[in-house]
Amino acid sequence: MPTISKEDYIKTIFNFHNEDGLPVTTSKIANKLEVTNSAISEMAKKLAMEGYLDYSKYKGMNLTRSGEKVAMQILRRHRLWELFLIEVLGLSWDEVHDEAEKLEHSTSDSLIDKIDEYLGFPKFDPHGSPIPQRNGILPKIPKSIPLTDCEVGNSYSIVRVNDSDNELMAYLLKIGLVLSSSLFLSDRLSFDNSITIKLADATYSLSEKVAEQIFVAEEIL
Amino acid sequence: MPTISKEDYIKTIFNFHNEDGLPVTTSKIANKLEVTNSAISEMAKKLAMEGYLDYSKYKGMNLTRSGEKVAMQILRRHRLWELFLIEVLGLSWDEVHDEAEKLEHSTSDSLIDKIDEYLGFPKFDPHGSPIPQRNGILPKIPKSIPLTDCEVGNSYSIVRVNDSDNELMAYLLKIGLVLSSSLFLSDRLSFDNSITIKLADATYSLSEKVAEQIFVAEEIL
DNA sequence: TTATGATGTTAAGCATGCTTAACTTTGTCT
DNA sequence: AGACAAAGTTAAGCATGCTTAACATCATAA
Repeated sequence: MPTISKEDYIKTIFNFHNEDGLPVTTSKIANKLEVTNSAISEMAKKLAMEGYLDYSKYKGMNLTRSGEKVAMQILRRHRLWELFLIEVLGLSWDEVHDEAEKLEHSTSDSLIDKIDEYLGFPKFDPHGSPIPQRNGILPKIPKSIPLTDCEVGNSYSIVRVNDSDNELMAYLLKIGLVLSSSLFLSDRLSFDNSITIKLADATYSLSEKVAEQIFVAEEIL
Repeated sequence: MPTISKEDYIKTIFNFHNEDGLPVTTSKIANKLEVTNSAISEMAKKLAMEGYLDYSKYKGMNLTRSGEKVAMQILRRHRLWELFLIEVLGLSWDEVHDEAEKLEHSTSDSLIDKIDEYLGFPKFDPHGSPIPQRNGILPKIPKSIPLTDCEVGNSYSIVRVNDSDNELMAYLLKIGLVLSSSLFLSDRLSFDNSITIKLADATYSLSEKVAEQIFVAEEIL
């Protein structure tokens, strides 16, 4: 059993790898976990020794099969807890991430299976991310593209939002940018790649950084 | 905020003090937490410095007001989780203790308040122990006596069971010794203070150690 | 192609929370 | 009282996971 720290490293590596398929760099993880690069280098060696990582100096990290298995367990716990907290206990979109972040390290397999059953074996969490099943398999996700890659002048519906930051979630919730809502992409500034969207008759400007977190599908008219 | 370790120390000290009102000894805690006496001595110094304990060498420990406040928080989290796991997720009497033991260290005040509300602000947990309220006040418990102090020839109803050991809980559940069931105390061996009880037409012998964990009220006939 | 800044790694050191081993205090039995 | 065992404490050392500071490698622009 990995420690809480190691679980966090493995989860973070999985998430980054999942974004672009590239080996994950030291700085990315350090930045995310709010520790120094040197902590990452050290831990990378340990995780590699324990068989969770393929790692060669200066070349970044990739999870092994064994590491991926652990990642699936953690994502399963995290995402089921998020859904449970919203559906059953009435927490809001922006509250659940931090709570799940803690609970995911304190939940036995048998408890998480009970929660899964209680929720009716859901396939997606409240942010549209797929929930790994008991067997470790990740449900197929609907085709989606980041808002940064969309064409000005088209309408899209929200399929998934990265739940990395709770302030962002609170903002998106406030303006009504939630799962399955529709938006119209009205403009993009090439200066900073910020975009302008129309959402329920209001207009908002979103930075590139924000737009990157939002995944949409083309609206079927 | 105390660490997980410190929370465990504070909780354990509270529980022992609650049993007999005496200053809690090093060995008792060491035995319960499965660490050596020296670990307890060290931690006692730290907790005293941080204001959670009154402690003078060789004399045992008592919680301060501040320590008691922390103890109430932890007990609240533990007992609400136990009830929630049984009532909502269908875990059994013997499974909940270990799960709650982990969850109690990973639950924010706001989440535990939501759980409290969901359960309708219950006063007692599944083992009959009082659940500290949001303001830190412990509900009054019904008058009860340990089975070790009962008179042979009388009938009693189960009011509370110490949930310290899950094997014990599984056994008690198996023989039907659960909250509010009735038993008849038919014998006590002065040799080892073991007792014989009648429960739903079956007869069982319980060691003194087991009897100490069971609290009853005289049956009103 | 080489200098330079960014990125990554190593080394030394620290806090936490544990261990074992040596030592101290306490309480009890005679 | 005083000796002896049980209980408690201290000291030294270890693993984990972090830090800062020094050093190594990489990537790219002149």
